[in-house]
Amino acid sequence: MAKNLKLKAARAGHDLSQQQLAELVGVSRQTINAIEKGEYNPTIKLCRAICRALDVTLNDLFWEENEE
Amino acid sequence: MAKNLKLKAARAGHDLSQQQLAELVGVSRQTINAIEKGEYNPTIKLCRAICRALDVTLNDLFWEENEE
DNA sequence: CCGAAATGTCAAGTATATATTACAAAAATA
DNA sequence: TATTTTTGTAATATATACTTGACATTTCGG
Repeated sequence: MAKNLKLKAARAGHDLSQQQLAELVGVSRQTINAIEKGEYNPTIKLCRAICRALDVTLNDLFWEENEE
Repeated sequence: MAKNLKLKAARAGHDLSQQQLAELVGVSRQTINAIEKGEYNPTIKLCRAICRALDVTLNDLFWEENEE
């Protein structure tokens, strides 16, 4: 999987550390880290929680127009 | 989790059975069934594959503007 | 009505998302 | 520079997404 730089950027835009975002959405810091690094494949529920915390939608952070 | 009626509708709109959609996205029929029934929480990767197969985006099928 | 296709559902197994603990390295800040 | 905060990463453990196989029920075309 590819790095999620959009997530990283949106988080930075809200001035949140991985730790703080993790607390907001109720997962561990390592989980946020792994998602940003593209090391895994979160569930839709977690994606939604992240998007709500950052005031964006799924398409903003998790959709690529052209991907295989 | 709530039933995913938008998915059911989009699938119907493409005249695909659960089985056919499952084959298109590479999962079992039971998995598609469970997602439509709201019995679990698919991964973002599977959500993307489903959206591509049905020519819609994540927001179309997996985003709710106002949710808990 | 009859048969086939589609859907719902259950049980047992496998793969993987996520947690926890811990430590090192990098980046920010005093 | 010294100190703190943030990030990267690894190992072990647990919860759950997903599979396979099987059967019952519903839906739909002949």
